[in-house]
Amino acid sequence: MTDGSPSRPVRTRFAPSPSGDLHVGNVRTALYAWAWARHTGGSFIVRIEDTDRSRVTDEAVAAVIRSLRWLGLDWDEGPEVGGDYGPYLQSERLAFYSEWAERFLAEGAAYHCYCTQEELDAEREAQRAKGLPPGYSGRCRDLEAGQVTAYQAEGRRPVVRFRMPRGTTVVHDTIRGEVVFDHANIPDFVIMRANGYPLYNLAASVDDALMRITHIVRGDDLLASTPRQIAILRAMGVPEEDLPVYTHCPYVLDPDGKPLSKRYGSSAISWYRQNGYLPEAVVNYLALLGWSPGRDREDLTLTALAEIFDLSRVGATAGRLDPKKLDAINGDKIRALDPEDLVRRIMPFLRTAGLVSDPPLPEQTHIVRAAAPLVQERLSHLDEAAEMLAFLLVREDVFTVDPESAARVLVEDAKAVLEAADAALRNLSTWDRASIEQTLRHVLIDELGRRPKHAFGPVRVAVTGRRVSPPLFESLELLGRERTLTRIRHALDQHVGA
RNA sequence: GCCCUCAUCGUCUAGAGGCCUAGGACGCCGCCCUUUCAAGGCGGUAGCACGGGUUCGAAUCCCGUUGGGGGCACCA
Repeated sequence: MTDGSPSRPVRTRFAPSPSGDLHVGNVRTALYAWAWARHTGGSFIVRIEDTDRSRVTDEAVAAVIRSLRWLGLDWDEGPEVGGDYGPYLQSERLAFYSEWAERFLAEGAAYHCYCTQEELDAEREAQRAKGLPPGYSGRCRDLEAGQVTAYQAEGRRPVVRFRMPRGTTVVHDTIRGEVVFDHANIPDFVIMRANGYPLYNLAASVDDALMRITHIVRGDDLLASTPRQIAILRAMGVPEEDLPVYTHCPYVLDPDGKPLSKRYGSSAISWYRQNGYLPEAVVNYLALLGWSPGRDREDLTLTALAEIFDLSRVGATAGRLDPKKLDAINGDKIRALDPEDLVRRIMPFLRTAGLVSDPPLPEQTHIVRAAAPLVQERLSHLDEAAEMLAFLLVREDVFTVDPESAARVLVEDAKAVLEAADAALRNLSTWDRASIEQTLRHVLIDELGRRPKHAFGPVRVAVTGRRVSPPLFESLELLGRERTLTRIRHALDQHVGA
C-alpha cells in the first residue's frame, strides 16, 4: 500500500499509555515509526495517552521519556520539546474531545446512552447464553424525548455513544493489505464517559486528525478497532485521501512463543539498560525482529535505519525474543566501542558493584582505562566487567580466591610452580608484560617442564582468584609487583601449604 | 460464539511462479588458533505445517484443514 513516495510530509507518532515501563514490543513499534519518519524526512511525534487512569503518574511519563532518550529515538514534537500541534499529553487536550463529541451529538453521528453498567452486563450475559456475539444492542440509539426525560429523572447520567454507520470499511494496511470489516460486527461504542472523559477511540482519532498524522504504526491488537477510528475520522470530515496509512505490527513474543507479559522480566525496556545492554544493540536487534533490509545485512544503527528503513518491508509474522542473538549483537557492539567510550559505559556498573568510588579516584580510573581493552572482547554485557575486573580493583584485605578454583588448581602439584614464580618475579628487573611473560615461560615451562596450562593456571588462580581471567601477563603488569607477590605468597600459605 | 489475522531451519529472516539442490544471521556440533575464558578462522547440522487445486513449472497464486495470535469494554 505504502508506495514510499508520500504525497504529503510524513508524520508518524508513538502514542504510549504510560502505565509502567515501555515493553520491547512498544519499543519496536516506536523504532519503526521513528525510522519511517527519519527515512522520509518527515516528523516523529510522541503523544502520551493518559486520558484515564489513576495508574498514570508523572513518574510513568518520565520513564517513557527516559527510555526513548536512552534508545536514541528523538522526537520532533511531543513532551519536553513542544510543537505546533500540542499539547501532547491527552490529559491536557480534553477540550478537543468534548468539542468533537458535542458536534457528533449535534449531527447525529453519536447519541446519549443511558444504559447502566448493570444493564449492559446483563445484556452481554444474555447474549453469551444464547451463543450470540457480545455487543451493545443499540437500545438508546433512537430514544424518544419521553424516555430521555424519564432516565434523567432517575438521575441517570448519559455516556456518548458513537453511531456506527451501516456498511463496510476497508482498512489499508501496509502489512495486511486491504482488510475488510463488516460494520454488522461492530456495535455502537462509547466515546465519552459520563464524567466527560474521552475513551481511547475518540481521543486517538481526534488527535491523529488534529495532529495530521499520516502513518499510524502500532500493535496488531489495534487492527480490529481501526474501522471504529476510521468512522470517527470520517465523521470529523477527514477526506478519504487524507486517512492515515496503517501499519499494524505483529506481536513480539517471549522465547516460549507466548505474548509478552510483565511476568517475563526482560519485557521491560529498563531491564536491558540495567543488565548491561547497549541501546544500540537493543535497537539493532529489535529492528531485525520483524523487519529485514532484504539484503544479508544485519549490522544496523539508527543512522543506517534512517537511511534504509522501509515500512513496506515489515513482516507479518509474530517474532520471538531470542536472548542469545541479542547477546551476540551486544557483544559485537561492545567490541566495536571506542575504548574510552567503553570505560565511560562500564563505570556505572563498577560503581554499583562497589569497585570504584563515586566519582572514581584517579588511580581507579587509571586501572580501568588500562584494563578495559583486556576485557572488551570478552564482554557480552557491560555488567560483566565488574566481575572480570574485580581482582584489580578490590582492596587487598578483601581479596579472596574462589574456593572451587583453589581446590582444583592450587593443589600440591602447584607448590613448585608458585614458588618458582614467586622467586622469578621477585627478582625481575623490569615489571612489564613482556618481561613477565618471558620470565614465567622460562622458569615454569623451560626449567620446571610444565605444560603452559599447568604452568600458568596456578599463578592465574592465585593472583586473580579465578580460573577464568583476563590475559595473565597483562593482568600481573596492571596489578603491580607488590600485590602480585603478596597474592602468590598468600596462596602458598593458605592453599598449597608451604 | 462471531469477526480479523498469521504459518520457510530451534530462533530471526531472504525468497514477490522457473535464478531454490531454498540463501544469511544467531544457536548448536566439530576442527584450527591458544596462558584460562572469550574473540577470530574454517567446516557441519537443520526448514517451505498438511491436503487439494491453478500452471509446462509453486516456498511463492487460490481453496480447505490444522495449529497459533488478536479483537468483540464507560482499558489503551
